Amino acid sequence: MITFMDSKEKPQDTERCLDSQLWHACAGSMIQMPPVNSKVYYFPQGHAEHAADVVEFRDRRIPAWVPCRVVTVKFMADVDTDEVYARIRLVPVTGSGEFGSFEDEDSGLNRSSDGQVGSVKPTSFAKTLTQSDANNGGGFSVPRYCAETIFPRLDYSADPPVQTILAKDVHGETWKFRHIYRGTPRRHLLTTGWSTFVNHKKLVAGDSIVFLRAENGDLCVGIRRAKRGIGGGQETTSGWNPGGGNCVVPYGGYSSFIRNSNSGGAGGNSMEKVKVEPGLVVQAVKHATSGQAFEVVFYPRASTPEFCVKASLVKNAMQIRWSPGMRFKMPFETEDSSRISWFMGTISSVQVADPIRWPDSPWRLLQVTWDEPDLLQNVKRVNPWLVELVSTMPAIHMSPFSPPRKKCRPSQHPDYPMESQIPIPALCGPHVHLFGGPTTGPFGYQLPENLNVHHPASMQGARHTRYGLSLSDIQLNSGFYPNPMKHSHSSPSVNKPAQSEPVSCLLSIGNATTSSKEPETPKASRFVLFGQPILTEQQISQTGSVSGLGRESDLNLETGHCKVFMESEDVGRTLDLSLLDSYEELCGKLANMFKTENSIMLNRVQYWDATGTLKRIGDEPFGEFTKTARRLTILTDSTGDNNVPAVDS
Amino acid sequence: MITFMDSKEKPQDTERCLDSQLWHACAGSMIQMPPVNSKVYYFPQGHAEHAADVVEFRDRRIPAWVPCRVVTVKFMADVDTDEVYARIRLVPVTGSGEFGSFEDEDSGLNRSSDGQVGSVKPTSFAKTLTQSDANNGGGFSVPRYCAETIFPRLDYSADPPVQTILAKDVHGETWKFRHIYRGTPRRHLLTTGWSTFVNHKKLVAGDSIVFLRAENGDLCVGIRRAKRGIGGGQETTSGWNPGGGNCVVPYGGYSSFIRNSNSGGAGGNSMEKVKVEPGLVVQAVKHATSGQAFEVVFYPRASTPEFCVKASLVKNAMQIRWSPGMRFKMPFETEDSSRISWFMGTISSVQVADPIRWPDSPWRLLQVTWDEPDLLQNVKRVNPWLVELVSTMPAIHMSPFSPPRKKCRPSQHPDYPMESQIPIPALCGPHVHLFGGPTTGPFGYQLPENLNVHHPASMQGARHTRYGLSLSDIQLNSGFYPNPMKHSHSSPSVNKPAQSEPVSCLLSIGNATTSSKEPETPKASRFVLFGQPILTEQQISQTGSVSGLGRESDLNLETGHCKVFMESEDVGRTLDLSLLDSYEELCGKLANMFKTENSIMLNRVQYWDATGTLKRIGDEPFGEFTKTARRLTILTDSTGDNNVPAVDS
DNA sequence: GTGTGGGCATAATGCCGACAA
DNA sequence: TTGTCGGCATTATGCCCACAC
Repeated sequence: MITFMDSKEKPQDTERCLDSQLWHACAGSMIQMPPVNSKVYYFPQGHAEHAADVVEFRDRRIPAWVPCRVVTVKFMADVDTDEVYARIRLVPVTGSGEFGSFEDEDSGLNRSSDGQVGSVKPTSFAKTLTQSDANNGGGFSVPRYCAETIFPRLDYSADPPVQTILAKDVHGETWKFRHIYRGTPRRHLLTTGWSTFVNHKKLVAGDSIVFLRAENGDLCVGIRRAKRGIGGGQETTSGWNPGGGNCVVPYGGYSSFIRNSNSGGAGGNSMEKVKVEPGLVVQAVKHATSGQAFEVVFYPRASTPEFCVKASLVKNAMQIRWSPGMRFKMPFETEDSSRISWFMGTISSVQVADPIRWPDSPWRLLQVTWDEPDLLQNVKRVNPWLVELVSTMPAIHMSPFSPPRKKCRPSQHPDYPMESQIPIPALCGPHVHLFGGPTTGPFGYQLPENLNVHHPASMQGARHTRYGLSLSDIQLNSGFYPNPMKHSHSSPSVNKPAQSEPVSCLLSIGNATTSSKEPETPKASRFVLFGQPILTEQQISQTGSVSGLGRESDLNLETGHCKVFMESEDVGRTLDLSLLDSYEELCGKLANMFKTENSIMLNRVQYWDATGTLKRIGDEPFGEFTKTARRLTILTDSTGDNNVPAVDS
Repeated sequence: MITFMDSKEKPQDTERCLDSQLWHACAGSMIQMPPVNSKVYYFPQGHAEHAADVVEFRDRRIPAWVPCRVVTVKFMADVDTDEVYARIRLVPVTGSGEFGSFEDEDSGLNRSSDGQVGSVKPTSFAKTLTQSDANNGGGFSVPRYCAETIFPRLDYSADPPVQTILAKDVHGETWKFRHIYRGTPRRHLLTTGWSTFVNHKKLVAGDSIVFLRAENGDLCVGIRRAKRGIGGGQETTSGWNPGGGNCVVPYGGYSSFIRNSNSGGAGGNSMEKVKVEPGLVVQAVKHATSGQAFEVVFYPRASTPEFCVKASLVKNAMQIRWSPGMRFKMPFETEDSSRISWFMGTISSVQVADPIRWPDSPWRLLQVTWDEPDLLQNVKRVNPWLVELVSTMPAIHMSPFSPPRKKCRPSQHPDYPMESQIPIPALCGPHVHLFGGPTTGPFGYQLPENLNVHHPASMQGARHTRYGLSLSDIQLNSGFYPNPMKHSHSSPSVNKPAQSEPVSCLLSIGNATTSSKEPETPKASRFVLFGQPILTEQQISQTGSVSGLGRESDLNLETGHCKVFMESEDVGRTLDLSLLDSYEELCGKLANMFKTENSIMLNRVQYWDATGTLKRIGDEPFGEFTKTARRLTILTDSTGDNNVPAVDS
């Protein structure tokens, strides 16, 4: 037996489960584990992608999905690397009678897997280690926000204020740090104990540390290792796509340690554990198809999507009649995995990914093109339940930047000229639903026929790729993305699609008010993006919610508002734009900062209408520039005009 | 596909092969790799034992052996641990026509796998690290022999004599050490660079370091990690023995780092790489049986016997008509893996190990009992080609200590009273030779019927164990073995079997002459073992060769000589017996020394006949006491009387 | 607000002969 | 011959402030 744990308990499986909140803090905000007892669809295809190597199934008839009930979810962490993973025990839900009820149950509920309904996000804070933090200098510069909201209260009356803080890691081991508030200007530091921690965990600059205050008050500490570059890294081909094999996706491996994990058995290493063994996948599928309970291991930081997906999510997604041309957005973790970015895209075709083995599978059903193709060039196929349609929202897709006619005529899309009206290959033929016939299957979708489908050049040869959940997985070596509008911000209308309306935005940068002090009045100098091609239609996300700060409704959005999208799990380095007044200056500044930074927070983003009047909405939002895209995701409602009442901050 | 490398080249398999001499120095003197192009038998059973976990074969019909030709042998080393392993590429030799020639070829040749015929053993030296060597003190005490024969010549005219030595490790990485000759009294030391090496390689006291002077003059350095104790370690059951499962053999794992390697995929770690993945075994067998070339990985320091065995060896072994009662000796590596010890045993039964799956397999065909059962209690079944018969040598087995009648009536053996004349189970039934019928199979052996077989108590329940090649694998925690003859060396004849003749031996200990200086005249005081039960029949090995010093014929052995068996790869700590003159004193001395030593060299062993006259044979042989057995293996020819001409040293 | 570098106190490392086994 | 110990020189660590950005 190939180390597969079946229903018999293995006595030595005494690994400890860790606090689910710490686990989630380490896993990242993208990860939502299915609750115990909830219904999920288990996708063998996705499980196979999650494996360390290509999985070869012996059986020819493997269902594309297996409806299951979650028996247990164990939150685990790798003993060596602290890498978090989950052990999910599933029991297949069999019988056609149960099937309908299976689909209907549990939709809409939003419990997390620790059983809490709508529990408050615990106070956690992540920081990417700087050179100084990771150096042998031995100190850690604690961002004020972290020290004041996560760490135990410090008695500032002492001189200097010092305390010893204890933090439990994922294994329950306690680490002791000296927390001191000193220096001019005053700042929070961890000194004694820090370098021991860094050495023991083998942290380097770029890795992230997560501090979390658990509900019982305990301070916890987790780590998220940076995804090192792809140079010399492993190449992974899909195997399950008959036409595939030479389309390579860099995934987050620790390439500096990578060596061959071929037949030697000497391959693989302790730093490279974000994959499961192929044999386990085969075994899991065997059990799943024979109705036996089984266990899967899921590494949330592996660059493959979850393969145990909440049933309601899948069901809802498959009730949509997906068709090419549809506009959607999809969340990704930012490269430094501290925040989430939404990317806009268009469905180019709807076809099963592997029509030979899984002709009825919704897995990676959607072939997409991105508004920012450079960044997501390796993400070609996505799961329907991971995207959020935006084009079908009536009030939204009528924005002046995306006239409705474009939805129906995607071939006019400026990025995709009328070159490729290729008929859909025959692969998209009849569906075989293994669990009941086509009418009783859980998914009501039908593959479209005779559609105008975009076939980007890269689709030739039916190549297939994995896709990642994190930007750093997708394009690790992307530099500062060549700016298509470097030329002439003095002639803003040049090279602009006719239907793109000018958009202006003021980024007024001041002091963040996460500090307990009263914020200073921002030096509200203006940086005008007006007319810059960066705000072409493709670069403007058109809807979204402002996470962490409140809901749309709280922000008193009005017609014509532009707002900078933001997601703030922690606070990165701030770029003060107050002294800038040209786009070139901004670019130079950013390029310089991005030598050391992965992302930059634009604090106190403010909104500006076309008249140039300052308007501020909400309380201390953060804008975000990502290194790779130099992208400013703009959320806007879409009635067309930018004339909004001037509101000063 | 489960990471199995088939005939297609994997482009990223760019792992470097290392110098075969360094590889062999690290692998230990027991390991003899089959030469390229030679014929071997591949034993799936043995390969399965070599796996990290129990291997479950899907096929019901797996041949017990597959004749193969060695295509390539790559000498590799683990990137993390420096553990050496070999990648052996085999191509099955199929076709019954070829079969006869396969058997007949290549027997008798003794080429090593690097293609050299009878190449001189390269100068290498192994030392087990002391506490001081491994401590952070930062220095390494270089044994004089090593410094003078392995290291580059040191200029003694300088004061102090210093040089920088460069040593390449198994990966070709060069390490720099400062070699100095200083202190009072003068000694060789490695200082600067040593602690870096120790830290980087994570060496601890008990690990061994191997220095080797390659043929091109380069100095090389390898490591052999100590087999840490069994406490908390993994238990491994055989799986392939239907009745087995609860007989546990400690094998050399780094138990202090061990964790579960169950379904999580998070198990296993970089320090625990002396096993191959079960899936690879399955794949290898699949290829082997379908006639395709395949590759196996062999870890010489794993505690399982080689499963690619030189064809001539197997063939020769299987031409012997094995039967219970036969006496044999078998080599094992000493606990500190610096030398080889031969152990004596008796075949208790001849029966296939797994009659269900491999009814015709010679693998572990011999069930044995040992003269020193305490030490080898877990070694119950051995491969015929690994033992050397001693009872069939006519002049030998007639020794006064082993009268010939005992061979035929082993039940009279003092250790095995007439308790267990159990008939052989039906398992030993007809053989199925998959490769040709019973008459065309490569092995002419027949399983014996109706024999008087010893069934030691431990055999009840048909338990099965692995066996190890190294003493430390077999009984890691054995202390100083209780001495059966502690009582009365003043009454030498007490408790002695009637047929045991007194044997005397003088151990005359002086200065070893590995130094370049002229050896001092040994203080040849005498230690008389005469009449001690330590020399009962079971404790006397009866034949053998003196490795490293010359062959039997070179030693001018004469009738009645006793000689102390020895094998010296390096020089351990010396016990000066010159001041001892009682057995008790020796025992006390040994017990004391064994608190820190694993084995003790008895330098300048000399031979003594029954008259008490000194006789010295050969040039500076070394005697050996092993910690666990307090055993003095005595080789003797066996015409019965000990009256030999007195020859002084 | 926080990253980085230099100064400096302190701790760890590692080289040494002295002993002893 | 070589393992271990205490002494002591040298190096490394890590805490601190000053000064950016």
